[in-house]
Amino acid sequence: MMNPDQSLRSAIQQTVQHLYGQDVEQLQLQPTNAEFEGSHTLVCFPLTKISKMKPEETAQAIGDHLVNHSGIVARFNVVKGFLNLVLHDRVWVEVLHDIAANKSFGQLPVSGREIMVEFSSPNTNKPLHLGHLRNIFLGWSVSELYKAIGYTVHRVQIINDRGIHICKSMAAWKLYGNGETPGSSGIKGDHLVGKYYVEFDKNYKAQVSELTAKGLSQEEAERQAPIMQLAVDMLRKWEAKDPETVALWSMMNGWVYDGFEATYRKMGVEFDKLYYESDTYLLGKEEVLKGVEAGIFFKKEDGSVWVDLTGDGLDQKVLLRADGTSVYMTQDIGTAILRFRDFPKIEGQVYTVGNEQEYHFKVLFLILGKLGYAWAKKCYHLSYGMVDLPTGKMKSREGTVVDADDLMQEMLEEAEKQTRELGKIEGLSDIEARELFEMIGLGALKFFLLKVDPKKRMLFDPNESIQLQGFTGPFIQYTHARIKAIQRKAATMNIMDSGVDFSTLNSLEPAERDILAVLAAYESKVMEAAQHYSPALIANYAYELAKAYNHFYQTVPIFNAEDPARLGFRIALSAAVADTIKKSMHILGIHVPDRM
RNA sequence: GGUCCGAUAGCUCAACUGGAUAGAGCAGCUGCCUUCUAAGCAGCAGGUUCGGGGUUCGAGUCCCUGUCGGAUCACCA
Repeated sequence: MMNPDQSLRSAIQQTVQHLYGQDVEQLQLQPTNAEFEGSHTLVCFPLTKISKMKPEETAQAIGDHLVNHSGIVARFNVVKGFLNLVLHDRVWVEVLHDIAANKSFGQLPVSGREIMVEFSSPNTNKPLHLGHLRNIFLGWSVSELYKAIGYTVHRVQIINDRGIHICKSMAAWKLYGNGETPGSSGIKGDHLVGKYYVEFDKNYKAQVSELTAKGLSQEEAERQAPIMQLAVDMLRKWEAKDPETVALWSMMNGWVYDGFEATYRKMGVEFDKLYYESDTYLLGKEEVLKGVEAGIFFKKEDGSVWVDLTGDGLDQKVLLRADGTSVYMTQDIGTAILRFRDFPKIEGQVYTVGNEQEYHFKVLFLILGKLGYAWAKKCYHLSYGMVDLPTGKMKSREGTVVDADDLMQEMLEEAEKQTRELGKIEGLSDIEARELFEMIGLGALKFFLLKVDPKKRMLFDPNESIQLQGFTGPFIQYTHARIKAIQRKAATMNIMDSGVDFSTLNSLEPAERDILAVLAAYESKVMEAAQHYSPALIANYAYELAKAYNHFYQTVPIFNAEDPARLGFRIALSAAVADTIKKSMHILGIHVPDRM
């Protein structure tokens, strides 16, 4: 009975079969609008074809039969073709009973299926920013969703540690760094390397304009700028495994990794395995060459290798340059194949990457399919929209990039400020207080970024993100903390000690029914969210649940319940809400406090 | 130019994949702390769902068309 929808569905199917002699697969059952009485509404228009009656008459007939024979429908009302059904209160009591008895409510049984989720995957030349935050929270949450529906999940990222971008930072550091290190400067490693990336850009620009002033063309000047030549030279040396260059590269990459690691720790995010492009691009190259032999790809006169996708409505795409070096696509081919070798049991991969790369992934999956990998069909590009600022797009050149570390710090400080103002840290130790600020600040940030449909471009307004009231993470955390207070009080009164039996209860408050209807929908919501790769559905669900509970909290004084069964029911109901809030927030990667 | 995505209240977002009078939060205005936490609750106000056609019992949702915004179509990653 955990899910009254199911029971109702089959009751309606039996009814339709009995009345009209036909089986109906697709029933349109939806939540009843708040203005009418009932919890479930059957849309009867589609049934008129087999009932051969008007919608109202069909609804009336089905309603009558359900009341007399289903055992779960108490009464009904008909509005136009809509049949609004009211379930017996004992049905709802049973629903709570089942949820309370089921420790793993919301967690589907382990299926033995495995999947890999890639997210974050930053370049190693600058620190993480707001865009990465959406990516990371999304990827994390989607992997939690997969876990919730019974998958074993492998979280990975690809580190873009190879290429000209890192060489730029290296060149600038070599020229202007004076041996500066994270240790000597006190600057976090990723930020330090980012500083030299900016330094590169500054000097590069200066040199280019100096050269164009001397009469060189823009293109020529860009090529001849000494600092660029140094960077290009370093890339060449790196590929030739020049020891000095490789040493500098590992040192600076190491700084960045340490910096990222600190940021991930603060976020509560970790990975099962990291892949490095410097390790996978050679495999990609091999695979491409095999593809040439097999006649899947072709070589042009200059020696470059191409794939022809005109048959798929796309263009020709280069896979290896004339000099034999690999491109972005080549690396991704290698990485994908390597991953399926490392984890033979995974059935597919989810790539959490911005929607500007939709074309790239379309091509990648096509190529993998052409190479004969059946799993190519199970690769999915979890594409998400850009995060805009009120001033428009983030641009590093204009210094409008919102740094991830800074932002998290600000959220934390705001959480602290507001918590102190509300006088909510009484009785907390310093450590507890700090944990609370982190939970709230980070919770607000994660929730803010996850509540929007991933596919959509979204606006990040700093003033709004910092809000802790309304449709926010802290609102939901607060609801959880409230219930915990109720439970503490109940514990001191020994209410639940003997395991109260509330099954005899046969009348409920409307607010209690409303909560149960939301609770009962949790598992199907999780499945839906997983299917759509959309944590936003869970965020909306958690909000709805918290709202339903707060309404109850404010209209029904829990401890005023006259008889023990009713009191026990309300405590159990509260506990089930707290538990479900905790679980859904866990899917979003958000912790909930016991007091705030 | 081709392809793809988007446009819903002043602002930020929902709307169970075609269902009822399109819902929330923020901002604005009214009330409610002597009962379990007011980071809350109740209420008011706010809409030509970008425009125009079509499909049907029924369209924010599907089709056609136009307008506006964005992404992409690199031997960059």
